[in-house]
Amino acid sequence: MSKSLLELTPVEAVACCSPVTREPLTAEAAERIAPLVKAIADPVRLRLLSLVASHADGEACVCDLGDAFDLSQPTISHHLKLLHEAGLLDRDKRGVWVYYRVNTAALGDLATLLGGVTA
Amino acid sequence: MSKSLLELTPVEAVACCSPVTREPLTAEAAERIAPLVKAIADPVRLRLLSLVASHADGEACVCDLGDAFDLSQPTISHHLKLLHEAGLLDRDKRGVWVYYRVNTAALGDLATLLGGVTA
DNA sequence: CTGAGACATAGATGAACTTCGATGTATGAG
DNA sequence: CTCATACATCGAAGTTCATCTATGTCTCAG
Repeated sequence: MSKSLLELTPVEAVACCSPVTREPLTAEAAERIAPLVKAIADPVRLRLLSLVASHADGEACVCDLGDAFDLSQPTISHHLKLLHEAGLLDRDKRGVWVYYRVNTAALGDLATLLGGVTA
Repeated sequence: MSKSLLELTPVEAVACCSPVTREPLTAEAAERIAPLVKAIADPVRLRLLSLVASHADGEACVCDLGDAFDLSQPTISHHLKLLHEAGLLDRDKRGVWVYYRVNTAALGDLATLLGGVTA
């Protein structure tokens, strides 16, 4: 979190904003938030996120994830990259393996933003 | 809510499922949920949702919404249709005007699903 | 009935996205 | 050093998506 305000990640940008239902989103805010939502707007990425989150120790290596899908390894790698770039998954390379972990704060921010009702 | 289990709307399907972070989503669940997320994975639709939600009386007619965007009327109509089909906006035609209202339960379900952390 | 206004639908176009096979990179074993 | 393994990157192919213009439908006023 050593970034200036001008280089906020999507996740950080979301965290600062009011829930969608309270006041109109500015065009700029919507442009920052949409990519984050888009990152989870895919069945494969939803399952990847879910698999990582519910995995033992809260992390999973790519080798564990690929088996659940009928997709090629590069495709899984691609989806993991998108989730990582959105700030929803953290990467940790240990030896030959790469472990992914859910950024729970990011998911929470997103949920809060959408659920102005329940917040 | 007079539908059988086999003709659930996306919104109803979401409402029945566990948060993403608790247990792995099945492929089928992910396929049902993703379209709902995709419906709000666009800056224009995020703003539309936000505009309707924060409008006086909780509803807004199309004529109120179009002015906020630099887009053609059919494009706005298209986005409203997607949000309506996803179950996030309710329609009500009164005379010549069509009023949209946010389905807060649907938004809440979505937020709950994503925010397994905060739920 | 006729015309105008509000909104939806239809078809077309260009951009973005998902997926793949092929290839590249890095780590560790022998 | 050499090779196998784990994962990422790189185009390419097919599909989906956002947007537009043109047109259709519905409602009300006159």
